[in-house]
Amino acid sequence: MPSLNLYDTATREVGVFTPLVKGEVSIYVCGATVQSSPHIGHIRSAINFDILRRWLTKNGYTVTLIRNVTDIEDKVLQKALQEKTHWWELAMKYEREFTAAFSAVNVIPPTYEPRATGHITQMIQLMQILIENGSAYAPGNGDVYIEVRRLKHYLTLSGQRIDDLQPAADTDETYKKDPRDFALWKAAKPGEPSWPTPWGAGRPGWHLECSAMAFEYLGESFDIHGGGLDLIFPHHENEKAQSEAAGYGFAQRWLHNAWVTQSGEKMSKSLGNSLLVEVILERVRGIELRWYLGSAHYRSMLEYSEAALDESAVAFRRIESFLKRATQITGSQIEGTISSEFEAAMNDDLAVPAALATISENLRRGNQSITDGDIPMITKNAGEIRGALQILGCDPFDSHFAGGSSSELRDVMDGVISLALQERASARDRKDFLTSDAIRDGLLALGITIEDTAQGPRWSIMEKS
RNA sequence: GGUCGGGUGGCCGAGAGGCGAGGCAAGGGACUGCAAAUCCCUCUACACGGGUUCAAAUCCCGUCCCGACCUCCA
Repeated sequence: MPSLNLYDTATREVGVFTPLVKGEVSIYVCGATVQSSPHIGHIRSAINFDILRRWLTKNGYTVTLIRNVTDIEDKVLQKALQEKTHWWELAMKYEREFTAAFSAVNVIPPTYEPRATGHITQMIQLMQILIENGSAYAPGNGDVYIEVRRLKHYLTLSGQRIDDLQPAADTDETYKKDPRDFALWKAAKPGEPSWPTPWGAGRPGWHLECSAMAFEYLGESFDIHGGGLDLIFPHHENEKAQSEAAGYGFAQRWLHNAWVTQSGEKMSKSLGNSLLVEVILERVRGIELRWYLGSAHYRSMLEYSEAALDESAVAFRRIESFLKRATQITGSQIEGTISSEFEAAMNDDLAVPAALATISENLRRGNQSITDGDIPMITKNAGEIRGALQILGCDPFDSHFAGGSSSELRDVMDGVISLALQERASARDRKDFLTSDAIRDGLLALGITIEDTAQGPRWSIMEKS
């Protein structure tokens, strides 16, 4: 097959992706800081990387995907104080919410999901290496810092120069050699959780965990490091600095997803314009939310609006409806296949918008084939659509989305509705349209849509909107 | 101040020197008792000013506007 091309934030170019180990791909994605409920931006990030993972898997790679949970961090402690709860209780609560949100949009769980607090030992080992080789220092107050001026390749991801950085306003220069030095480890303050280290009791700085956990599960070097655009600096820059200073090759390629915006502005916890997943899921189904969030290119901003979400959901239902009809007509389960157009689009830096154009084409041809009664063409187009939806994680036949009414209940409903449709048919035969329309309207009031197709009337339950 | 994105038709949204992505909406048509669904047709855009080129939405220079990051963030 033609090879997969991917963008790399470090070079800002799209290039051929070649994994370190043939047939295997190792990915580290920065997951959630579990300090508040997930919004659709978080979910978008997970969906983008899930699509990458599914595409790699489809192409025969064995994928190891590590997505961390940051369960100890300043904000977690702050929020716990506000909510008058234990920090670990708070972290667990939100971790569960994230897990539920990921599941609602059919994100395959990572191969492993390490928590920062479970990897203190690995962090201490990493600090040991960095202090021994002179990249880091412990000034004696319990903190441990990286000395950024001693790093050879600092800031190569974001393309900045140390001297151009605005030093943090709140930086404490009592112990730092340079205001831009960043903390690997933070000394314990009274009342805060802490773990013992050779340099004093404390807790991890934000960046150290990812370096330590990436090394633990993926080794010195791995293929892809992902996360949101806002993590490039400082988080990824600092992770890279630490790991490289320890002598590791670290990430070979960096992928960053863009945001979900509102009125052009990034959705974020601090701006208070977050759209919580649970709220959106009252408006559309999980599969529709996924379709919407996955439809933009991962490096493009996705400007949220209710109208766009609704439009997207309607478009998805059209596709879904075609697949269901195709299954009924062909009388067999549709097998997902990959068209060469879809493959080309996905191989071009996961060009989902171009891939969606191929689905539109399949849909148009498929519907035409239903009108023509051309079973082989129905099967071909439905197969290519289903194959594409499987990669996008939006396969309506995926058992993950099945839920709801049991097939037994559905059979009963089918029987009952068929009775009503028989009444309607005989009314229509008598040209008693008053009665036939009353039956259709009655069913509609119950949320059941009737469509008269060439193959006879067809009923479906209206999706919530 | 430094760094990085972006501005495309009524709307959304790709593309990145030539061969008009796609979707939605709108209008017209086919089908239909009506409706729904479906199909066909129509609508030709790249912030502004220069430049390079046989050819620019795409490359270069300048300007305007929007957003992001600069140690909390997906």
